[in-house]
Amino acid sequence: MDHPDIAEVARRSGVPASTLRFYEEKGLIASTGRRAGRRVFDPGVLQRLALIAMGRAAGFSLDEIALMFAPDGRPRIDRETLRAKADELDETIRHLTAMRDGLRHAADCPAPSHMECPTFRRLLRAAESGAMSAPEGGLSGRSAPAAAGGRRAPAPRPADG
Amino acid sequence: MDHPDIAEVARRSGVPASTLRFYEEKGLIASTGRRAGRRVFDPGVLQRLALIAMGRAAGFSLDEIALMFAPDGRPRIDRETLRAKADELDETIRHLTAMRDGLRHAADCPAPSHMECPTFRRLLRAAESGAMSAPEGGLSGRSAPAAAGGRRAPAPRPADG
DNA sequence: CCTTGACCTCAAGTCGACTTGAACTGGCAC
DNA sequence: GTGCCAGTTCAAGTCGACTTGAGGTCAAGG
Repeated sequence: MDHPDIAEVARRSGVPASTLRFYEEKGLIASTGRRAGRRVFDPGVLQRLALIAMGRAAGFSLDEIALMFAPDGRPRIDRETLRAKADELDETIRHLTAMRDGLRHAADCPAPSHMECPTFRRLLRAAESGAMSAPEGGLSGRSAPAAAGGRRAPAPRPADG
Repeated sequence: MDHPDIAEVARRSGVPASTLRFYEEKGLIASTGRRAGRRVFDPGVLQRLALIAMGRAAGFSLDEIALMFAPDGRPRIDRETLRAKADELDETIRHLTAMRDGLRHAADCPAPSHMECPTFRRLLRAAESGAMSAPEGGLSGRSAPAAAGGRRAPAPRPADG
């Protein structure tokens, strides 16, 4: 199969055919032509899909990923971009780690109510101050999209006052 | 101001008035009544909003958060739920950490093209195998919703073959 | 008295990444 | 030769968390 059809690509990559069509429409991948009206792909599309999957996993949007391919189709990934994304991930990891530790403590805390646990309250302040937003991506739970606007909250000392 | 109006709550909490109305409609918060047709809140709504912010930061959906309040309005958070979410965050953190390390290595890798860097290629395999999805929440970049379906990709050894 | 401005309601729009549905085509088996 | 299946196109729907817009109300101020 040196010229897989959409079903073959879907099978090998694990990416649904509908998504492959969508990606093609977006310019993220390309079919080499049609055979009896059906898309024919180059085997290289598999590597490209892997690259796209990696980009998504790293937190890049499809539009950002599209910019990482030269017009000729070869990946051309700016090292600075990678560093910047790594830094972003660092931030995210920091927040999530703090949140995880707080959750775990609260889960084991002997205080009768969470509101009486100092750690929980500290966590509460961190969250309300807008230092975080909403993590997740679909790794375990089914999701929780995100902030679309970029609000972030000024929060001049809400509760407890 | 022991009975703040919506503007006051918005100011103190950093949550836009539109969001407060939305949260009220969703049953996440409640106003104590109306004064000249306008919402009047109890000061306790601020703590409640903090709780909601924390829940969001921990990756809970608004619907999940809604379940964490007893009908009488008091928070009643199951410790098991917290533990489960902490475990989820652990997973997420693990993935993001691997991705971050890979990105950073790739950024500093002396290989002329990323495709020639073994670490980058390893990263690629990890991503394509569907071990990840799409992280982020709005912490630095402006977003990247997530996988809603729960696809995850079988991926029987895509590229490189 | 009339404007202003903050608030109200309700419906619809937004964002990103896809999925789904309807209507159609083309090749193969029977 | 016809029935099916797998593919095609294009438009529209989905999901979550909000935002935005239109049109209306109301108390205060000039």
